[in-house]
Amino acid sequence: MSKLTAQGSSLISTMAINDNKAGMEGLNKEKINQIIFEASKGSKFFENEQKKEEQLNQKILEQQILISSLSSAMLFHGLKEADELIEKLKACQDLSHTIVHVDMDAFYAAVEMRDDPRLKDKPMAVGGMSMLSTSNYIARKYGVRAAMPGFIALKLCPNLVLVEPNFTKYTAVSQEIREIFAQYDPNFSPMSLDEAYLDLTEHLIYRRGSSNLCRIFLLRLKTDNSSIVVNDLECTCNLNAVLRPSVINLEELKINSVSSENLQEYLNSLDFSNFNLPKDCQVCNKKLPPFSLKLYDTTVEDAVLEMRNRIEQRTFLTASAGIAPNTMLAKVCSDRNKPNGQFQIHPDVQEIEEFMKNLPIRKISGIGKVTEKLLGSLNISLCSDLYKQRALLYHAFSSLTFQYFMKITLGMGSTSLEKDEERKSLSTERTFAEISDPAQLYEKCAELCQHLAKDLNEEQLMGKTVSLKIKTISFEIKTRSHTLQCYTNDEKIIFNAAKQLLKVEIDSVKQSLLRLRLMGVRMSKLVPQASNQVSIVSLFHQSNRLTSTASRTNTHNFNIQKTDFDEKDFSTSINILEANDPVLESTMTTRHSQKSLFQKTQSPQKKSIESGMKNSIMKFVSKSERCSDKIANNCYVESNIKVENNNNLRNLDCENSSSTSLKLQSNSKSNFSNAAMQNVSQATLISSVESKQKTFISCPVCGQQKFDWPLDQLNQHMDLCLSRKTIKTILQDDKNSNKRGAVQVENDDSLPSVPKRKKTQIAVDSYFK
DNA sequence: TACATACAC
DNA sequence: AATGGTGTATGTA
Repeated sequence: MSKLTAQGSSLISTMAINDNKAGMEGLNKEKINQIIFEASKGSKFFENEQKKEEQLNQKILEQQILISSLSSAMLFHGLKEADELIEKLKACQDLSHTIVHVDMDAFYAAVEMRDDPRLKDKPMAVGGMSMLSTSNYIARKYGVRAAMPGFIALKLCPNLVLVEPNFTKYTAVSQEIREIFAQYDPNFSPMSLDEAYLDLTEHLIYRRGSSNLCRIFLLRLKTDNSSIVVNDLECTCNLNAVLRPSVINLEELKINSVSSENLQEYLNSLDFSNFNLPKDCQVCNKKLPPFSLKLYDTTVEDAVLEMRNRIEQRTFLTASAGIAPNTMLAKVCSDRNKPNGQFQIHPDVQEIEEFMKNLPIRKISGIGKVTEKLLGSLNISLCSDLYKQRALLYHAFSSLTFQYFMKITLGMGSTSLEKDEERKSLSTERTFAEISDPAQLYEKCAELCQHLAKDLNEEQLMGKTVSLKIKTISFEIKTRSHTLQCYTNDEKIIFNAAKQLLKVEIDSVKQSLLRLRLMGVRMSKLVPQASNQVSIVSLFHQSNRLTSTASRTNTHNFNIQKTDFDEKDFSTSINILEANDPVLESTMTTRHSQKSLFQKTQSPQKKSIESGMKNSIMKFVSKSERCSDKIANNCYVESNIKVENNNNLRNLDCENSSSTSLKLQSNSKSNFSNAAMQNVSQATLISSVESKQKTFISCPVCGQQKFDWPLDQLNQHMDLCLSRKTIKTILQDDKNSNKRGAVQVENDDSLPSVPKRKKTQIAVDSYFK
């Protein structure tokens, strides 16, 4: 392995090919690594990789030192802690879910091969000279794989055909497979265009009670065993959409008279030329292809096989799937029989344990090349080794990472598919031929900011923290960030911040040039632009002791003064606000009931507003909590100063150019939420100060007061306060009930369920009616 | 809050 | 000649 060159450089372990990916088994790794090495050595990229490798080796060394310093007592302690954790984890192991991970085989490459049969028997990859997205299985035999630059791939495989990516096409195919996913789990969780997690638990219950007819699907007859051969004259529409309904409705089918055991045999014996079926597709008018009928069982295996077959019938592409009690295992399983296969781990502790025993840690999602090497230095390469070395791991890693490792050895993972949370950041970055001229660097920065602002506007988002990312021509990456005083998605404000961050970097390399190969800008701390004023008003309205001076200080040009609202008539104030919100306005006119109003206010953005508000509130509260009894007054003064300062900073941040202040005015809504938070914070603080003796925090949402509230309790309480149920209750009960304490936990099951996260719009056809 | 690192796709 | 872009999580200071 330690092949040395004349230059004294050697292969970099983290750069070497790994046989981790499917289709990479049994190839000449030695030779491949040598070619990669020869093609890379001496480049700036390679030098940077070497530097990173050295850093990693240093880290390993430090880790070794730490470990050798552990006394046996400490090791024993680590063992004890590990075993206790393991017991706890085992106690809450949940094997009741059936999670499936579906992954299209060599997706982009497969799409290109499908659409250009000339590629079918050739090694090919999707991407360009600098980077490949994916390769087909023929190319993988040569070591050509995703994330490899095209020019190196060509050295490995001179006959490699490179195909430019066509994302529009991949997105369209993705839409098709997602329609199928949705029929098995409407809440499926897509991870990318080509893969998704599904929770089949519910589906399987329905499935067991379903009639055989629901589980019969059409398969095109294959001449070839590997892939569907498409005849130019034949219809390539979704057979199970255009023809299946007619077939299933056939009088002659009479499957009820056939026993389940003999049904498949019976289906095979049917001759559809005798039946009254259309000869041509109603959609494309082409001839319908010959087909067979396949009956799928009620088991998971058959459910997943059915799904995969339907994907293939629809897209002419194959998928692989993994079935297991949690996402971590399902993901590993989907890789096991790739391509075009599936694998199941049954919900059985023994079986899971057996499976994990010989599983390389690198197969686990979340363990990459660095962690693999780090663990390798502790003689850990299999998942069972994580258990063997648990005493060491306890000391060598953070508590979170340690827990993660212990979960892995036990074969545990997430048993529910996370809800699509609001995005946390949005960014754009570009690699380019070296730029070192400051004017050109600023120009590039401006371009990126324009791009980012456009994206933010399209997503109806505003953010507070602007980050600049730069990569020098020697591949060193730096990020610099600045948090603004107000949320924005204004191009000029973003550029002003990014520009200053860039200036510092340009200035920091005195007497020489900042030579870059990449620049990027990112916006984080995001809030929805169509600010949900119901929630914000509820904050003002309900927050007690909100002084009118405090309200007016920061609202700028917002057209409604919060103090104008009649405290008693909460629903009225909401309506007024809504009528002033262009987004909500349109729904106001068509609104017939409280329900529709409610649904509107529960837009997907709602959640993040809540969490955004809560974060801001909590941040403040935690700050005020830190003020002890004695310095409560000082705290108040400091807070005033801080607000003043913020105003100054805001000017600095936002008034970068002559046109900006004007822009800001038209954008005043954006300031509102921020100003709102400050006011609320101030109000909360005032009440806190007025109480003099203790940190007296009143919930800014419901106004309920608590003495010395522990933060997590307040946090929890605010979750409830900000929840839709509560808001609905306020809407309904506002007039007759004035007691603040009424806003509490409720379990009104009659309420409509929370709309699920916004998923790709999918027409779910009536499967299992 | 700022920054770096690791990771997935 | 040539090694991506987007987003999340986590550790550290």
